[in-house]
Amino acid sequence: MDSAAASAPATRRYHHGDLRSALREAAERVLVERGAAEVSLREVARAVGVSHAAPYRHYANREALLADIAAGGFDRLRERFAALPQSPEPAAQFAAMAQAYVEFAVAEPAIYRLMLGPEVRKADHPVLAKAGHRVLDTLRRALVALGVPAPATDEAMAAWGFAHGLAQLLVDGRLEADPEVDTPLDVQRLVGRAARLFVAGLRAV
Amino acid sequence: MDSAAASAPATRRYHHGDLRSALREAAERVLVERGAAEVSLREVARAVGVSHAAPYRHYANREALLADIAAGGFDRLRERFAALPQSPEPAAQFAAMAQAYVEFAVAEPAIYRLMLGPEVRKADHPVLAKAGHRVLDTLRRALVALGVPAPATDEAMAAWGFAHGLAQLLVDGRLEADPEVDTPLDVQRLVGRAARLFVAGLRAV
DNA sequence: TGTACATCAGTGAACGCGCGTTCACTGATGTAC
DNA sequence: TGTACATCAGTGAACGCGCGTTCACTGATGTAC
Repeated sequence: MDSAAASAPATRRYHHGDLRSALREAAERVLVERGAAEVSLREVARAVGVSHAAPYRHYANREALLADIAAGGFDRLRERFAALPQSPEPAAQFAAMAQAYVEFAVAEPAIYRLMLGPEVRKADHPVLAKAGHRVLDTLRRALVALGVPAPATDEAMAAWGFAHGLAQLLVDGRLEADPEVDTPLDVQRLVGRAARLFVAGLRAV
Repeated sequence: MDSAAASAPATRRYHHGDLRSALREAAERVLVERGAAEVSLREVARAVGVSHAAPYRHYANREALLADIAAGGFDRLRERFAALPQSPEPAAQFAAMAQAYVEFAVAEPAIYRLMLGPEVRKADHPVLAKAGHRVLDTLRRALVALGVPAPATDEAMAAWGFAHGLAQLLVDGRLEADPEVDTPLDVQRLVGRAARLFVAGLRAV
C-alpha cells in the first residue's frame, strides 16, 4: 500500500502530495503502451486528475519529463549490473553483463528506446550524457579485467555497439521469425554466443 | 537539368507530372532536417505547391510515404554493398561491408533511423521486412565465405547487431567526444578494429 | 495557542497552432472509334 | 482529323482533434513570532 496521498484519488485535495512522481508514472505508462511520441503533458495531467497546467510546477517542459524517465531507466540498468553475481572468470562476467544489458532492453523496450534514441537530446540533459558515459566506463572496466590494456576505448565502444545493436534489433523486432530457418529465436543463446565470440576476438586480436 | 515539368514551378499546371517523386523528395528533405516526427503530409504538399489533399492520390497515408522513403534507403544501402570491390580475402571483404554499412548510416542518419527504427512498422510494409531479410542474407553469405558453416544465423545476427549498434550509437551521437580520452573519435579505425575483432572471434570460437 | 504572512502548488481561460483524413467536385488527359 | 467519353490527378471546404505553453489567479500549507 502507498501513502493515503498516493492511493486515494477519491479524496481530492488541492495539493496532490507527490504530483511529480505521479506524473512520471503516468507518463511512463503511456510511453510503454504507445511510445514516446504519444506522451503529452496534457494527457498525463488528465490521467493524474490535475489541471493541464499543473505539470509545469514540476517539469520545465515536456522534454524534461521524458528526460526524467530516461534517467530512471539508466538507474534501473545500473541496478541490474550491480545485482549480477561477481564471477571469478572475467569472460563469464562479461557475458553476464551482455545478457543483463539485452534483457533490460527487451524487458523495457520503450524506455530503452527513449534512453538511447534521439527523442531526448542528451546535450540538453547532462544527467543523460553522464549516464551514457557510465555505461562505457562499466564496460571499460570489464574489458580491463579481461586483460585488454587500458584505456580500451575502441574495444569498449565495440562492446557497447555489439550489445546495443542486438538489443535494438530485438526491441524493434528486426530479428524475429526469420522465415528461412525454422529454429525459433533464442535470445539467451544468441547473446551468449555473441558474447563468447566477442571475448574470443578480443583475445585473438 | 530536369524535365520542364519538374524544374519549372513557375509554370503551374493542373497536373504536376511527377507529384509522387516530388512529394517523396520534399518529405526526405524535412526528414533529414528535422526528423521523421516532423514530416507531415500537409507541409510536404505545401512545399511542392499542391493542395493538402493531393498526396492522397499517391500515398494511402502518412506512413506509406515514410515507408517509401525507408525503402529507398535500403536500396541505396544495397547499392553501396554492390559497389564494393570484390576482395579475394573474405576477412577484408567482411570488414569493407561493415565500413560501408556504418558509413551509410553516418552519411544518412535520418534515413537510417527511419529504416531501422520503430517509426514505420515493417509488419505493415512488406517491402521493408524483405529489405531487412536481404541485409541478413548478404551478411550470411559473407560469413559463409569466411568459413562459418551455413546457415550461420546466430552469427549473422551478431554481425548485424555489431554493425547496427555502432551505426546507431554514432548516429545518435552517443560515441562522440569521450572526455576522459583525448584522442578524437576515428570512425574508420573504430569500425575496422571492431570488424577485425569480430572475424578473429568467429575463427576462434 | 493564535495570528499574520510568505510561499508555492494548483486552477482555468486563453493564445495560437498544425495535423490527418474524407468528400463531392472540376479540370486535364488520353484513347477508341 | 475530330469527337465522345472514361479516367484520374488535382482542388478546397469541412470534420474533428489535441497539443505546448503562458498568465493572472486562488486555495492550502507551514512558519515566525
